[in-house]
Amino acid sequence: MFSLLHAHIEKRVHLTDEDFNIVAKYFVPKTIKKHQFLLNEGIVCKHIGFVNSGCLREYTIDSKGIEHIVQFAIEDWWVSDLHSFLSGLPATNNIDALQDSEVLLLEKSAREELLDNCPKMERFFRLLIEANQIATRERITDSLGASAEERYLKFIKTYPKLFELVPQNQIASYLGITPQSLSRIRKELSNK
Amino acid sequence: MFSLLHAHIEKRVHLTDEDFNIVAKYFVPKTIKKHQFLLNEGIVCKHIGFVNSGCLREYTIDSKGIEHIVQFAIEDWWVSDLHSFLSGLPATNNIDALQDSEVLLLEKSAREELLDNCPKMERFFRLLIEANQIATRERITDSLGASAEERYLKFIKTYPKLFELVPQNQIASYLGITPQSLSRIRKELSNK
DNA sequence: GCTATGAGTTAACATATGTTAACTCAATTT
DNA sequence: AAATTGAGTTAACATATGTTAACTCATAGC
Repeated sequence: MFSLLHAHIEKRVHLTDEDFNIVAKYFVPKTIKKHQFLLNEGIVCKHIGFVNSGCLREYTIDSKGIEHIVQFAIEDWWVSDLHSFLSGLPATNNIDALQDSEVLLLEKSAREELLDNCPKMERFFRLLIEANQIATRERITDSLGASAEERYLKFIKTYPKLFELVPQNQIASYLGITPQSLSRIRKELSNK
Repeated sequence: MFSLLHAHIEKRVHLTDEDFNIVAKYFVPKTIKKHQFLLNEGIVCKHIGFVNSGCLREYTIDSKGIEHIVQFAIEDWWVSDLHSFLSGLPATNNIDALQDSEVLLLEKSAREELLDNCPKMERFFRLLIEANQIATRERITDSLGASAEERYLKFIKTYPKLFELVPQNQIASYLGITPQSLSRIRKELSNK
């Protein structure tokens, strides 16, 4: 149940088994069936979730009613509406499961206690979010300078597992294009 | 020289004057004249810089040779190629000054020492990058769901000071459009 | 004082992506 | 088995933004 999380944390900071037993107590397992929601916009996001298995997506709905996927999350990733979680404001994003999933939830005050009592976890979260920030920045760079076709090819290369797992219309949404455009791009690529 | 930095850190964690005197020793002031570079792509980014005054920009050059501004930095902001700084790989971004600027540089090993010796600074940097991550995420959301016009209006509202300070062609680059397109958008807005 | 340079504007035309709608196909439901 | 649903494709047409090029204007250098 917690072995993936242990290994995940261990990649960044070393915890003794004893340390980790304390850490693990702060997490609450939850299963989410396909199409079920972990978060709805308008609700304050009270947890961050470590994904043990399955696949979830975080998405917004824009002024025209169109969904845009901000982030996928498969095993070994975290999921939440970070803005809502940190600010305590209502979420603007939704999170639901694309597959039956299992997550380990860390509640806000539990995390704060953990951060106060365990400097290694303070460091862990700093390192985690630094890595996240780098990935997010790179996505900005791509959205500024790369065509939809380039972004699609990069997605396949960067996230081969998601490419296998996730329907194309969801990938299109993540890339910021319509499913029809992605279909056209795939056709053009197959003609090359 | 260090009063802005002190106030900046104090917004997130409390440091005694004694604490801060130690912290301040790790920073090295540097002035950068307009058009001078703080970082060139291909070079490993060895510092992060806290901006005391002036204005800098971090930008990439894409495969067509077009510049894209990843980030502006005015006083009270930080500037670096975070990916290069954290990974030790050559920078893919450039940083130069749009105005005569003064920055306080924190070298990588100096930061590590600071993080090891001062848990408050570990926390400070976690909080800083969390706030950064939220802003970066919001920019992704906008690039997925908002038109160039909407992004421009939001830029003005979010960064009124940058809007005053920075030439329009630079704002266009930040928004991911050409200066001509921004000029057209401004004309359409003035006709409304 | 003249010239060169850079920022900004405008307009004609080009292109990538969006929109609408029709269709196929496989999977699920009845 | 028939009907329904959702993912994916295709095509005609629409639109936002890019491209090229010419022009104005203010500023900085010579």
